[in-house]
Amino acid sequence: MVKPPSLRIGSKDKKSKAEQPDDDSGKRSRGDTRQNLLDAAMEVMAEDQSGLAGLSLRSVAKRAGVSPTAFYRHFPDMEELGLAMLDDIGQMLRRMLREVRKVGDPKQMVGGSMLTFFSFVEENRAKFVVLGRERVGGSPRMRAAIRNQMNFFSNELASDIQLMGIFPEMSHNDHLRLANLIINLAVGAVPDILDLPKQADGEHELRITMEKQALFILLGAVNWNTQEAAKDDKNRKRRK
Amino acid sequence: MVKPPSLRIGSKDKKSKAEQPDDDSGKRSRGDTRQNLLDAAMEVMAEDQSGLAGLSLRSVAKRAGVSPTAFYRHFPDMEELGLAMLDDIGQMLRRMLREVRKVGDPKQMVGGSMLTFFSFVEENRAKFVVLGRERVGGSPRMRAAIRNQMNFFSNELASDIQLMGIFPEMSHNDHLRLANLIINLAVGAVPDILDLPKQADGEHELRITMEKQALFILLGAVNWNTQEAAKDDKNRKRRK
DNA sequence: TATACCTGTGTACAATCGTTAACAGGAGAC
DNA sequence: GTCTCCTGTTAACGATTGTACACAGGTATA
Repeated sequence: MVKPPSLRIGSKDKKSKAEQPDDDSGKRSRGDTRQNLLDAAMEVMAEDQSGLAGLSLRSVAKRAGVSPTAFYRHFPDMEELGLAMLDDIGQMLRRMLREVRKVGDPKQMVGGSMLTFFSFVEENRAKFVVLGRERVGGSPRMRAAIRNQMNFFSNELASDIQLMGIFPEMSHNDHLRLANLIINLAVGAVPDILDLPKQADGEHELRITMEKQALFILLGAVNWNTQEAAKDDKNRKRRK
Repeated sequence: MVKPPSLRIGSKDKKSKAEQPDDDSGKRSRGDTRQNLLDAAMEVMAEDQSGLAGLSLRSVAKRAGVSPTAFYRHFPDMEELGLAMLDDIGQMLRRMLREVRKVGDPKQMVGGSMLTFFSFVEENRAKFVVLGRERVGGSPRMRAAIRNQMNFFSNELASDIQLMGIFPEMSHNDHLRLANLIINLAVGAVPDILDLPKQADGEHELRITMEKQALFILLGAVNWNTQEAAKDDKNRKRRK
């Protein structure tokens, strides 16, 4: 019988890749296939359950509608393609950050940010799969790169919160920890969002839970100085 | 040159597996090799960056010191082995839970639980790699099984907290959400713990951060009813 | 003892893998 | 025009993959 071991690649070559007629129009191929390879890699990773390491060069090339050897014209390695994927993902994340920042009103901040976050995850599920998967167990360079992205994110969020002056008596480090905690809440929810049962109202429940959990955190931040300053100091002293 | 594509399997066959000369010494193998296969799979997964899907049957067999075809005597499939691995992991988690529960004193609860959690992650890093990796992007059955484990954990923790009666006016659902948030804090930290720079004091910093983040959450829970009940209701109404 | 079963082995095959080599055509520089 | 990159192709290699098949030895049951 000999089952084709796992990959199940074929059936949609160069499908929706060849549009975008304007843009810079530099050299002949304008990095067309390079981007195609990146997209193909993300698609294959998202629908197979492989992860970057289990990703076959040939399957990516085939999905991109290109011969296997053409791969080497653009990347020396699969890992290098992975790092390039992370750049793509980073752009997406910064776009998301920009979107979230538009929500100026503190009243709707929690709910608003949550909404854009949900839609970003659902619109970029392949990228989030890659992100979540390589964060644990990927190659060391990959993990470091992802950690960088997340730190960048935490810093931005911490600065935002601090500039808003909602928790004026909280130290910068504690602002960082608060931001990190919120980010954690978000990335922790990613697997749940990705697996959301289609068209059931699981999304509604999940969103309520996340909003409430955000409130837990923010409520803790509000009461941080008034009750926790002392305990915080005590902890610090006891520990050092 | 033809580099051996990625796996780098060889060089340590039946290394530390064939000891344990006493024990019961029952039948010929008594499920010995089954467990060997499980352990081998976890080792290979942890040190390669492959994930279950990229895990080769032959490499696992070789690592277990057994012929490739012997694999089929114990598992029909790689996925089935993955699910069996999850059982192992589940046992480990329940052991951890039991350990955490021993910390009866609420004062030291946060720090104490954190300590046992850290040591469990460091002593079972292979299992946590598997867990973190398959939670996103693994096969659907795998993901579902992991979600089950985590739900079980959340429920136990929620019951514990509720029985302690620290937040008497909080609903059961909110207890669940609180527990889930705490679990999230823990699993979110796993990648950081796994990548901790050896013998630098990164662990110290990380632990302080986690303790403070736990305090954020608990402090929010303490002030839940007094300030958030109204806002909670408002949210509920607005949303429905 | 004989019979079945369980669990391991070795061999073999087709598929797929990464990678090398030689080649083709189009773009821009001279 | 020619020359030279750049980017793609096809053909081929050796290695490794999952899996099927036949077989061997130990254990338990009759």
